[in-house]
Amino acid sequence: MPRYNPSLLEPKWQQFWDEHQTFVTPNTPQAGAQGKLYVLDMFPYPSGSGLHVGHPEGYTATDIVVRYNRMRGKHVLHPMGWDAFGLPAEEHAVKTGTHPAVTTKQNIDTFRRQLKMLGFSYDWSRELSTTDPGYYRWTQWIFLQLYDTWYDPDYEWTGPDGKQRKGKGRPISELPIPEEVKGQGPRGKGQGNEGALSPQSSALSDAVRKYQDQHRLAYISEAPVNWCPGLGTVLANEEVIDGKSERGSHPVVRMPLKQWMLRITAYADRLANELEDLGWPDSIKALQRNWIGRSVGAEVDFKIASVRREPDGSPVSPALLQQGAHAPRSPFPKEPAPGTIRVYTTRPDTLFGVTYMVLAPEHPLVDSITTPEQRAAVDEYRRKASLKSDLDRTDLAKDKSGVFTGGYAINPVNGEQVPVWIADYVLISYGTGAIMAVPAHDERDWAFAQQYNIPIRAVVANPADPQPPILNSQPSEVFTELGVAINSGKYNGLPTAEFKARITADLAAAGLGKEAVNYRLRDWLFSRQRYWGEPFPIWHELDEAGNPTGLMRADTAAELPVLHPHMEDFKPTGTPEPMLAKAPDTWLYKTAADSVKLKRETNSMPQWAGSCWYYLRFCDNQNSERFIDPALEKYWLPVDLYVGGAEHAVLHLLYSRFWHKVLFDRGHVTSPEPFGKLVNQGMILGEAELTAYQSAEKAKGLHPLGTTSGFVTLKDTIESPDGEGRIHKDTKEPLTLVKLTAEQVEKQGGNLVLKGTDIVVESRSFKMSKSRGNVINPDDVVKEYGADSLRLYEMFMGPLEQVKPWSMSGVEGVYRFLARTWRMFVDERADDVTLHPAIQEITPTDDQLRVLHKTIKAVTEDIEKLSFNTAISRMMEFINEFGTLEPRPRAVLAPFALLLSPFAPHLAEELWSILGHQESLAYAAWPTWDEKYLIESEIEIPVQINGKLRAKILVPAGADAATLQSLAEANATIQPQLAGKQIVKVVAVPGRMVNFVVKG
RNA sequence: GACCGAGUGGCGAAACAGGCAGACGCACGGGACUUAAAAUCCCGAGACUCGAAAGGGUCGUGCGGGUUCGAUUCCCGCCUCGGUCACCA
Repeated sequence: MPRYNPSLLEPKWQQFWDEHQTFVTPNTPQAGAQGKLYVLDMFPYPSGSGLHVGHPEGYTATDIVVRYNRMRGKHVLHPMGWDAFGLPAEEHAVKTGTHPAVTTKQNIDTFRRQLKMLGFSYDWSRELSTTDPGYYRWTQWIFLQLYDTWYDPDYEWTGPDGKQRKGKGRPISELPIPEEVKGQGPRGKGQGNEGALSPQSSALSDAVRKYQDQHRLAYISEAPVNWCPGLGTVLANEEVIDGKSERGSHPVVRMPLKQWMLRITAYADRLANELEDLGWPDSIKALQRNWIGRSVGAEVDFKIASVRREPDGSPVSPALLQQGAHAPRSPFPKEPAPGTIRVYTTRPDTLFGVTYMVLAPEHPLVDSITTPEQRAAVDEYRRKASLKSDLDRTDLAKDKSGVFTGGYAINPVNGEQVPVWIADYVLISYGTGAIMAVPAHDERDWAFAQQYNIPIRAVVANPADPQPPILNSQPSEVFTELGVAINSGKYNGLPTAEFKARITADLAAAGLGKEAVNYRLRDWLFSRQRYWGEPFPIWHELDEAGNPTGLMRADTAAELPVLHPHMEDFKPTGTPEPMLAKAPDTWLYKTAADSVKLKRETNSMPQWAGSCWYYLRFCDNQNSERFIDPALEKYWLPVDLYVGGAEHAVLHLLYSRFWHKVLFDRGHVTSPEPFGKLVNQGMILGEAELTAYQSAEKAKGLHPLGTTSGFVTLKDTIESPDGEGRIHKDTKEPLTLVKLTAEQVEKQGGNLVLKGTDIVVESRSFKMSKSRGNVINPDDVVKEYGADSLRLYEMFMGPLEQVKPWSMSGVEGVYRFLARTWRMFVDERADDVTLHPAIQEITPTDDQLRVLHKTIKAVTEDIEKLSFNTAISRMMEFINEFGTLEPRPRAVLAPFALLLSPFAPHLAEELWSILGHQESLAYAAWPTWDEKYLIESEIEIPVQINGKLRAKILVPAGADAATLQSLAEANATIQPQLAGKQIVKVVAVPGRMVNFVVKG
């Protein structure tokens, strides 16, 4: 009684593949290989809860692609590994004392078991985990590369890809040292900076070393950061969602702290521009470009007024710009002169409309500009602002706040004195931390000016406005579009774009401003205060008293990896002090050969670090000499197909590209980009839920089906104002949700209704979540239907990129298809697994060959397009054709087993062996189709009258337009309909259709 | 608010160099097999409507326009849902 039994079949083949090392890929291509193909899944974080059905979606897609390509002769690299550092294992350690490494190993074992259970054809010999010392040794090494690199924006060069570029990451030893720095101070006490990457720095003075430190791609800065007391660590901006931590939703506060930063902004332009040629979805490219947020504008200096003069309508100071036109002044200084507020604006054309200025509360000039009368108010505002988390700031968005400093600054274009305020709607971290406010042409400034009764002056006229603007009038609404200049002196009448260019040039000539570029992207906050991350390979020099001198030394490459210290207690310190500061002294301190005392860096790297370069290590995961053999990098990179969730659109994908470009600039990799083609799989939602809405009042004590009273049809409900649930359209009464089962509803007209009523109910799917209880566990699905069914269903649900709801009965459907396939090949009534007697060595008919070749063609082309759902449909059609046919030509069935194999590999292998093959089909030749079998002698085409379908006719496949027309005219249904009508036009497209355009 | 994506039967979807809307699957209905059920096999099916039936008709791809012999597909304007970013000067 050999029925289709995946629970016997699947483990058998998984074991076979393991034992025969079927998918182990040597780095040298097999004889006759058709080129390389590197297909990669975004590697998972091995969480304690195991695999989610979302994981196998992308993994099955890539597995199909690689199995198909192996059969086409490609040399395929398809590895899997673990992004295993991170907070959950450490949180668990805090609670239980279990070392994070132990938890991590258990979780990895679960994930590996689950992935093997699904029959993915990974080369497991290349498995790696970011937590392996043999791996993070090289993560630390790459960090040292970043530490040893400065970015030269003007350097022109041609990379190994043959492209010319401007801007390059160069060794810190090549950083030009300004004379004034060179001349500063004696040589430092530090003799030997052991950093092998820049050994020459040992002979450098402290001043030079500090200058270098300021220019490295990895640097320490003291800046306000997102401190999360709940997690005991700081978080990157990207890890903070609505003022709470992305993980765990703990509150986050801002405080200044010394932190490692990576200078990703230096690469902002290249990261944005080089997106161009990538085979990525446009939406992801757009997301990255938005994230980088490049803007071009101007920096302008406003001198702080030393004496306040009451405005009487005339300029109170000479307009500097006018002077400048006559006498060229010194060039725009690199740093603003003392007593000068430098602002960044993208609208220098609105300079004549400035009616106040705003400094960020943290701006260094606030202290000096604040007048004694305003001091108390300003200090209070700054204190409050410093305590505000981002959430509070966002809440304030509706209601702008700020305080007048009492100081004034002079507008360089017209000499006017304008009041200087502080307000937290201006961020210290963007531009110069100060703005010129033009309320007439900026939404935020408009709101602020309204709030504090600050004058508003229009300087841009809307060209679409039929009313000519009245000079100096208070505008009634904000106008932020481009237009034509008014109230702007000699610039009046200029269109915005032209004005911008002119005034930027004029300001530059006068030394008052210059063009400037800014990015929304900030430098990457790269340190965390936790245990379970890569330790930094950095030492801090200490003075005699044991205090840090501010100078650092790097470990040499030979000293890597820097291992974690042994610790018993994983509790965070509860303060911003990193928990590694509690490490034993033997780990924390050492004395250098030159007898300088050193203390180890106690921060650790963020989780993103390890995932930034794992795709490189897979090519050469055992190499103990280098992070990757250059020849292997050249051979395998870039990744040809990268599949993962869209949630990594900006973070992981931007960070990896950044690291890759640094490695590229430093000559360690030859490809400028890591990932060629990128595909994001869509989220899988929970099973659709049926909901009826019941009037809360009347609902009491009533069973959903016991009565219809109180139920409200869907059309009479609207979403409640708070977004939670629904209310009655008319009475506004809140309604109770009643969950229904499929048996309780029926279809009626175009709706689903409560059985026996006309009450329309709602059918919707929701994100899978523990709280909703709609999570599907792959283990359960495999137990019941087998891995092949799970794989097939995940692909059959719909297009890969699309969001789609889970449906257990859908799994049942593909299971039935696999069982029918089984019965097509196997005689279920025999005692043993034997080929079905209906399968015979007979010559297939032309029709049978056409079905086969059509199927081969469709499946092949659909796999190439990653259109797996339609490929499966075509195979189902094949089964519908041949499933119960007797006799069944073996020559038609055998290729079908191969077509099925990328999708349902276990079943296909079994069928292949039943067909008499001894070897795995993993490397069997993929079937090919022959166009000659596809030709049909007769085709059916539609006949339309005035574009409406009236009949279908059978015509010879090659019939020309005239033949089509006469055949159509002769048709029994068409003929009477054309009789007595005037035929205005006939459209006959050979092979497609005929359309008669008639009158009368 | 900005950007991106999507709206097609009861449900998941398919078809778009413009040419038979709804392939394939689920759920559903009918039949065969069976003592019975499950499994399996065969058949049916967008909605409305005319007809005893065979077979017709009308309407149908979120809504309103447009281009075209012909629009799910192209253009313009909206609506709804989902995702992402949200004071970036």
